[in-house]
Amino acid sequence: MANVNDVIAALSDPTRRAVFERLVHGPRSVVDVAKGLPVSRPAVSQHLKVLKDAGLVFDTRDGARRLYQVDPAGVELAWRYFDRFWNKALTGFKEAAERAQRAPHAEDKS
Amino acid sequence: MANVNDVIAALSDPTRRAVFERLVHGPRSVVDVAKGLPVSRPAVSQHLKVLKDAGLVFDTRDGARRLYQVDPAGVELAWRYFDRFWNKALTGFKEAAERAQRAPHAEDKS
DNA sequence: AGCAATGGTAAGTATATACTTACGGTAAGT
DNA sequence: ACTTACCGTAAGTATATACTTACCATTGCT
Repeated sequence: MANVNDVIAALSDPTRRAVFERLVHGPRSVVDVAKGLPVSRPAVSQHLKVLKDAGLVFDTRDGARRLYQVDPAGVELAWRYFDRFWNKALTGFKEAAERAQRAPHAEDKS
Repeated sequence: MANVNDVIAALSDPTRRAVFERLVHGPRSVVDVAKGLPVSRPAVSQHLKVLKDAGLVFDTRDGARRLYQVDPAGVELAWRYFDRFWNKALTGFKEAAERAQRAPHAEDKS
């Protein structure tokens, strides 16, 4: 479980990505994350569940609180995808440019 | 226009990412992309519009056909986001680990 | 035991969106 | 001019989902 599909889908929602980005600098509690966000605490809990299922965060117990933090492995998954895709896209882009120069059929963007 | 938000949101749908990935190796027409996908051609057109608005693809005219191809700049945008985030997450991760070692309060994952 | 803080979850709702069919418009070939 | 291929868009629908409030369980403190 926790493939690239889930990672990208999890980060597609702006609110959920805001939740995620609030964990960059280290572990934070749910109420702490919810403070400053325009949604309720349960909403944050639900977002954290999605992020957790996607492998982007994990949680530890700290007394009555529960601390969430970023799982670098999940981020690395997405990074790898775009890294690989970026190289492949660049190759396809250059080859297409060379083909177009040898046989200029296609017209301008429109 | 065309920020990271739009890029990630555009690639969050599995079908739309399949459309996108079919353009990696160079320009292809709409009907060509639609072939082999389990959705109709208009659906592909709509997906391509979203991808275009996100800055992930652009199109050129080739007679009656319209060739779509990947815009490497859009991919680079997402790559940069995850690259930057990955480094920040790693830093926060290590700092949290060091804090936990100095003062072991938090318990196991659960 | 009583109380306050934390947070997960259920239920319900409203909006977003991915898909379909139908239609129109343009370009190339006969 | 007619036909064919290509493709964008409008309209409608069904599903997904992000959010709310309400409720309950757990933990720590006095």
